[in-house]
Amino acid sequence: MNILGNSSLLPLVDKLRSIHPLTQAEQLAVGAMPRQIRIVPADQDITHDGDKPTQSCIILTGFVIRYKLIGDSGRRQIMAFYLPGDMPDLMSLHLNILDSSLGTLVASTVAVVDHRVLRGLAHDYARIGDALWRDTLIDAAIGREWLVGMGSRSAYSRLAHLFCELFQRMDAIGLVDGKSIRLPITQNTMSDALGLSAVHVNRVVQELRANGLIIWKSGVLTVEDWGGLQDAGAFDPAYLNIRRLATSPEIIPP
Amino acid sequence: MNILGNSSLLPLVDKLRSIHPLTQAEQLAVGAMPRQIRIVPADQDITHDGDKPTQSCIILTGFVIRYKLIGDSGRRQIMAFYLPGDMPDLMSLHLNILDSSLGTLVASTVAVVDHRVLRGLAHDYARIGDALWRDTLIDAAIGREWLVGMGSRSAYSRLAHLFCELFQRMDAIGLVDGKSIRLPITQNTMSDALGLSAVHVNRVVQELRANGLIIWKSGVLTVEDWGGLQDAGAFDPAYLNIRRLATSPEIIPP
DNA sequence: CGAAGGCTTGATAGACCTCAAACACAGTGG
DNA sequence: CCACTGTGTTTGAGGTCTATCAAGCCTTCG
Repeated sequence: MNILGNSSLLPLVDKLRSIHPLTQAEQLAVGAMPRQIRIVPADQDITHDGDKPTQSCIILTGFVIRYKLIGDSGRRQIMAFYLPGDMPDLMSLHLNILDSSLGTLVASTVAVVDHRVLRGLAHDYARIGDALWRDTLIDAAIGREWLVGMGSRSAYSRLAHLFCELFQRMDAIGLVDGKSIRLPITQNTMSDALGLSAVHVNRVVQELRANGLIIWKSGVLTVEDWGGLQDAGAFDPAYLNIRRLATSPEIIPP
Repeated sequence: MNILGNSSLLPLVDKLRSIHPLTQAEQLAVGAMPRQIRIVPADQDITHDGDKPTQSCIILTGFVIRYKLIGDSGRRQIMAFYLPGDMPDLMSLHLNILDSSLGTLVASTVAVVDHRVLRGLAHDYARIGDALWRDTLIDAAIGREWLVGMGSRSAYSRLAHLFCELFQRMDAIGLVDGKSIRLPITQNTMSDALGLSAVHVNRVVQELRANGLIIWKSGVLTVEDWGGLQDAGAFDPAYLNIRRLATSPEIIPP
């Protein structure tokens, strides 16, 4: 894992291709964006609630959350997980002030790109602009799905659903190993994302295990029964809007 | 209220101006978009979960919800309320398949615009494209705020927060009358939005009333104690990203 | 005036929380 | 190599918030 490899924007290119077709030239243009590389230790903020950023970041490696601290209680609500290739604060391009913070769960490398660069790219290549817009819309769609879960699903179902989502998104970027993914998340973190207590998350995890759906140990999640997990979470991946990637060159309408 | 008045896109122009500066020419271009006008009765769908629309709609008058039916239970989860000037399915411009349905709460008039028209407008006037993108991002920000509420706020607080949000948004489009807004919503509908039972919503409403914060009767919400309501809901309007509208012509940087 | 839908109230049940303590495991230092 | 510490997981007991069920009331409207 050399420095050049670490600074490549390939994860972003792949991500964008997984949601919107791009020509060779457009892929090159995305990959050639001027950027700075930051290596962020675990459990550290990348941007803060209330910031007015002039740049956006791209996760290259690691695991990042969007969250908000809740008043005095010390609790935090996690609103999204971000994986390599994601642009978690792309919204800041048009939303001057951030309404939430971004923080790492594990040591992560991120590329930082000026808004001017992104705007220029979107201007020069309309389809890249469309892909970026679409990316923010998918982020929103995932948020809506979480909202539905919070409002109407049981703890058991919500947890199953979240496992399904993370598994599918990891799969889309090639990070599934057999039936397993690396999931460097504590049950405490999970409880912050699901609006549950850590104790209750623990009990529900044990239930999922007892039902033979998953194994989750030392940072690795293994899905033993995908169908069962999907049923438990009433999971329908349509909302992720993932395209199947063509292995051969794509035909893109003009 | 004549037919011409009903078909004017002024609510949209005002809405876009309230979130992004537009020149006179741009405002005219928005207002001149070719569209069809639909009058939709109460409690009827405008678009359905799973549709692949080729047009987007603009609420001109009325009250619209985004919702999703939950499996078999017959329950529905409401994910957003939309008011005059809002474009609730603007996201379909880049999200080919809808993940939720739009339905009216009262008889509403909507303007329907082809995606080609919107794309053309965004292409010809970059700032209009920005305004539209920004609109979808604010929609997402509101969703995130709901998510935080669902995950971390009590029923009492959530209801207070929702009242605050609706009041502020009505205010932004000039629909506040003194301390009151028209709120043609049943407690049952409220429960679908907050992920609560109708019975519990009723009890919480009574609590808000007893505390002298609101009066809510026959479709009219009166805020008796704005500060108290804001405190009860831990409401901070920043996430709505509303600009104060200049009354005099605006200076817009090029 | 009757019907229908919405609102209100009471009683009971369940999901989930809080507090508290014990256990498991990895990393650290002696 | 082992005690030690800190973090994460697990278990138990009791409590709270909210759901569900069921019935009565009130308002609106034809």
